[in-house]
Amino acid sequence: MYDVAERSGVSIATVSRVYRNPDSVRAQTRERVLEAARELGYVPSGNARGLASRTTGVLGLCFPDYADPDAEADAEADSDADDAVMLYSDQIIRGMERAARRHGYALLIAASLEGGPESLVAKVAGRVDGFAVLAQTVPTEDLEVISRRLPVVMLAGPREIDHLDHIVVANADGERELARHLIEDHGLRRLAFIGGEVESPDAEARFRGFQQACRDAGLPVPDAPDLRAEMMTQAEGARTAEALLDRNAGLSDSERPQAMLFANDQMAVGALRALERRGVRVPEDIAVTGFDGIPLSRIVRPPLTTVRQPIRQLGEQAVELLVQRLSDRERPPVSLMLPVSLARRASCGCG
Amino acid sequence: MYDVAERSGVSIATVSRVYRNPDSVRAQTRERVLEAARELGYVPSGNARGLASRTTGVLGLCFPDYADPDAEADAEADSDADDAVMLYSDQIIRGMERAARRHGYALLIAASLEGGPESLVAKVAGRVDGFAVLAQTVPTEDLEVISRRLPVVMLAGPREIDHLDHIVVANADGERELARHLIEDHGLRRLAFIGGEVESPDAEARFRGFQQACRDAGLPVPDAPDLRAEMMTQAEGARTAEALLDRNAGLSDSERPQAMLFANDQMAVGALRALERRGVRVPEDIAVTGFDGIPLSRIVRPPLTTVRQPIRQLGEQAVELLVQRLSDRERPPVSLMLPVSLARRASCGCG
DNA sequence: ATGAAAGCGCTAACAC
DNA sequence: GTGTTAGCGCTTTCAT
Repeated sequence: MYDVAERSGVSIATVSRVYRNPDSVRAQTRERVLEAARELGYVPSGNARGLASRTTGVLGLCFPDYADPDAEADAEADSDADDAVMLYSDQIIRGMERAARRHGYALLIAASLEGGPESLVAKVAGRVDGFAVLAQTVPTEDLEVISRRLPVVMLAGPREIDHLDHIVVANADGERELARHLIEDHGLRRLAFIGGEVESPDAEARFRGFQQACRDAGLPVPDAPDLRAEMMTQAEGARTAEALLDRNAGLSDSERPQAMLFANDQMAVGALRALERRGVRVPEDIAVTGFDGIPLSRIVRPPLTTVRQPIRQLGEQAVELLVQRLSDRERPPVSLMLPVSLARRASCGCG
Repeated sequence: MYDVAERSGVSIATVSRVYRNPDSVRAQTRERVLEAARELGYVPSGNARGLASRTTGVLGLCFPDYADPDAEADAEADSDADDAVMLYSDQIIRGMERAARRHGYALLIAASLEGGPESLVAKVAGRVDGFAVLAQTVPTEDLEVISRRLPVVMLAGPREIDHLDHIVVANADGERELARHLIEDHGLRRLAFIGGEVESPDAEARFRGFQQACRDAGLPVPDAPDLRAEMMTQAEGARTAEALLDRNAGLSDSERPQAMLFANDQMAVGALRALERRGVRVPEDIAVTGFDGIPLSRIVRPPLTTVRQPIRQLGEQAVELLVQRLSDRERPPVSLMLPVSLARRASCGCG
């Protein structure tokens, strides 16, 4: 910048103005500066600018490194599938990027990776004006500290820190509607719910929706999932499906569960495969459902009945909240709940 | 940082060390500093750090804002499709993010947006250690200037600036293989190629591959596409398909083209729809092929025979090149060509 | 309309 | 092991 100033015979202040506020500089002077900049290959330092102006024009996103090994394997085996499998995080990124662009921000993304005091978040946090965090990505204590300095919005998780904005999807409502569909529309009465990790607030909320549906229908209300998976992966889905089958081996047809409701799609997909191996037909012998609406859910046979999450919107709303808060730090924290929708497909007997 | 230093009774240099090189500080001192930092809600400024150390730990990606309006419409009409439609850019982002993470970098992404002297690239360029640009996203002159200061890799385009690293996919090879397949395996001899914009190097390279296949097979070699679309969108694909139909209306069956090869999938998909409306059966009456291997190509009926691009790898390789160049500015510019693969599906008569 | 000068928060030599 | 001290390249009053 000093070089540009010297070369064009002005002060660095003027060079600065040319970029920040072009109209405040005489056209002729401006041209001279721009010309010099071009000749010198001048690229303004975002760092210096950020340091001096205390803003970056960048919003951030931290998401977990989580990748289902089975999904990866699918992609390996069928290169065709690779293209189609859009991850949760991909969609959030897309949503955030679009919204950020509308507001003139760029997006900095980083998946969690362990580290010392110099963790992932710290890195991101130091380079953005505000950021979104996917639940279970960042230690709460880190967030606690960081959120004192800049806006943070929590995505798809419980509000771990009460002064943060956060956005969740209607997990309970979705599962309730799903179960209602099975009960009322398909006349099923014996439903098995396969939950996830106890610490997964999403999975727990879905179970509560399931309970609610049972209650609404006058069916017995379980006080815990029939089974819990450790990881919510395809492998665990397959394992739990088989466990359930084994457990019910001795029962008569009129006692056996008529449906397995999994806490997410990954598990349901794994279950579908396990059931096929065991020769159990879906949906004739038993209905299977998931939750999330991942692309894979449409591709498997039979296509999986599930609850679709508005993931793109999650990203878009995150940006809106960040932008709002950036302009008004005092606004009380908000908590958005995004609606979900039922995707009725063949695995429950529809279509 | 000064506050942290004061509160923990050390100098700012020590605070800095705690974060940058923890082992160079006595454990006890370190704890004291960390404690103070926690209490004060200290978040190191990436800007200041970047300014002082002259590196950011961030790599960038600039991609075009391009979104096929028809694809958007699809997503609107069938919310189910939305999830599945993964964009070119999404996959590159994914590839780059993964690779960047492996090397300890975060990723800054931004889609092109018009602006004054303060353009998109400038913003990104000033905040990263190096970045990748998708072809046709950034004015060549801007790149020219910026690439003098930091590593830039050009993606999927011609090497507009000869000292830049760049990566392309094997467009010509792919189209040649595709045409060879139609000619040899399906015995077709009258092929029509529908090209794209003249300025699209990809489309042109594909046409050259087509020519080569004709030459190889001893068929007449056209010196220009049978038709050119302006935009390479679904709408244009539909329009050109109908134009071709009309043009050939007077021909006998033995003169009419037996296949339409489109320069990309979007157009081919649009064509599929137009042909269906006209009552022309695919592949019975005519074969149709695309190029790219977008997810939609699998979903349409009949599934589209196409050439799959290794888009994720494009992103991964981009990061590798950037990292390499960051460690050796003198390395001569490299030019990678990534191999493509044929996806034989129903629209050409396979499967 | 333009210039001068004071930081912005940190890193990296170099002393101690 | 820890402190001192220069900047890093810009923005931003305040003058002129």
